[in-house]
Amino acid sequence: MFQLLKTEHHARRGVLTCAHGTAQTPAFMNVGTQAAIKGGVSSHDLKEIGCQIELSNTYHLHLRPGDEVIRELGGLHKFMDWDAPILTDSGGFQVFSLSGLRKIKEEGVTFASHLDGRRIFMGPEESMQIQSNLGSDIAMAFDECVENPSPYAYVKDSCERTLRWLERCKVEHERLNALPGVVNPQQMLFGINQGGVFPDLRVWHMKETAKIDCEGYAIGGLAVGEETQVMYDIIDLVEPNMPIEKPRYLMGVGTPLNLLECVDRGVDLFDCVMPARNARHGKIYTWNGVMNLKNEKYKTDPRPIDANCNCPVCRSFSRGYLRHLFASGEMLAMRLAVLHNLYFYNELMSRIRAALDVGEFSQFKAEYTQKLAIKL
RNA sequence: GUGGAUGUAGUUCAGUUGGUAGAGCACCGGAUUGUGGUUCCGGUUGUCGCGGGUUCGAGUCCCGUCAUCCACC
Repeated sequence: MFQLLKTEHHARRGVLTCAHGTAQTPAFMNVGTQAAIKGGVSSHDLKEIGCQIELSNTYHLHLRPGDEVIRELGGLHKFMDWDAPILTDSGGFQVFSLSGLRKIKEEGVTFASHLDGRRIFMGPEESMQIQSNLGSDIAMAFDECVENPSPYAYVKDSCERTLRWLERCKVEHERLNALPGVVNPQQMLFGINQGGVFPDLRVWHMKETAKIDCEGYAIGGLAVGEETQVMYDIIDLVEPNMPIEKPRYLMGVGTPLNLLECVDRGVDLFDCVMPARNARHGKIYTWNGVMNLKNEKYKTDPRPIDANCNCPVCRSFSRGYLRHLFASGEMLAMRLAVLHNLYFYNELMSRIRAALDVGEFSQFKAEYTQKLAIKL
């Protein structure tokens, strides 16, 4: 269930209520693809760094350890000891991004596992079954994510098929939720908008997708090769066609600046690997700009990453120490950097919500659009 | 003391019949958008042990010398 509390232009302040609690929106979902945040961060750490909702992946968990295994162990929440909301991605994106060999048909996709190359078939019903076994709070529809740019004719066929897949997801999802002994009978389903970079396809597809009753809607297939401005333009076109009373999720986005711009365009939920991946490589976000912690200039720097940050890392460790950990290849380097960057993203969203609460989002956006772009 | 081997980038080493030096790693910088943590891109680095000689030209040939290592006395 989603409650819209307040709006400022297109920007929205809301509350998303799931079987495992609520998330204040706009929110950034912290990505734990394989039921773990990469870099040695646990679900307990997520609590400490302000994460409200976690994201895991259907495709990865299906391959290993297997969704049946997780069901047997009581579902994903129990499996990773996380009692707050979880969203599971459907596997559609991984079919597109991870497997070289894939064959797309009306029934679904046959592709080679990235682990051992064995052939796997996944369609709408399989994805729904896996996500049901995982017991996530929000299941994503099984879609096809097309890279940008792709030919118009292909994108048209693809998003028509994604629409038919959504109808099948909806039917299967309702059937599974009603079965006795299902892990999470209150699991929600979000539909996904596609259409590449073609305005008419995007708008048509969104209108058709909205006709299928889902508990939320996502915009997918962006930040996959197109210019950032093209992404913004497409969101501007699609957003007016999204149901006002349902949460909107922009999949796989983005940088702190992207978040500000897209909140301003009416998006409620985000997820992105960027803060964690960048952290692992030493690229760190601060309230004064972005820094590369591996740079030599931090070798003898006694200051914390960000004096204005209250994360567990900034409260205790110096830049010089963290740089040393990176230079030495210590696991702790990644862990601490990931904790900081995710805390930063969660805190950024928290401040965005606070600004929305008092009707000052546009000022907030203007101020931080400048600050966050600085390279330290 | 005698015989032999080796001295080239921070490091391990290449360097073809002599044409004023290269590679891996390291180091420095950049990239990364519904995550294959080991990826990709770019950059810096040298009195070629030292001193002479031959040559238009020497890391490469000759002489001397120093250092290190090995074997033998």
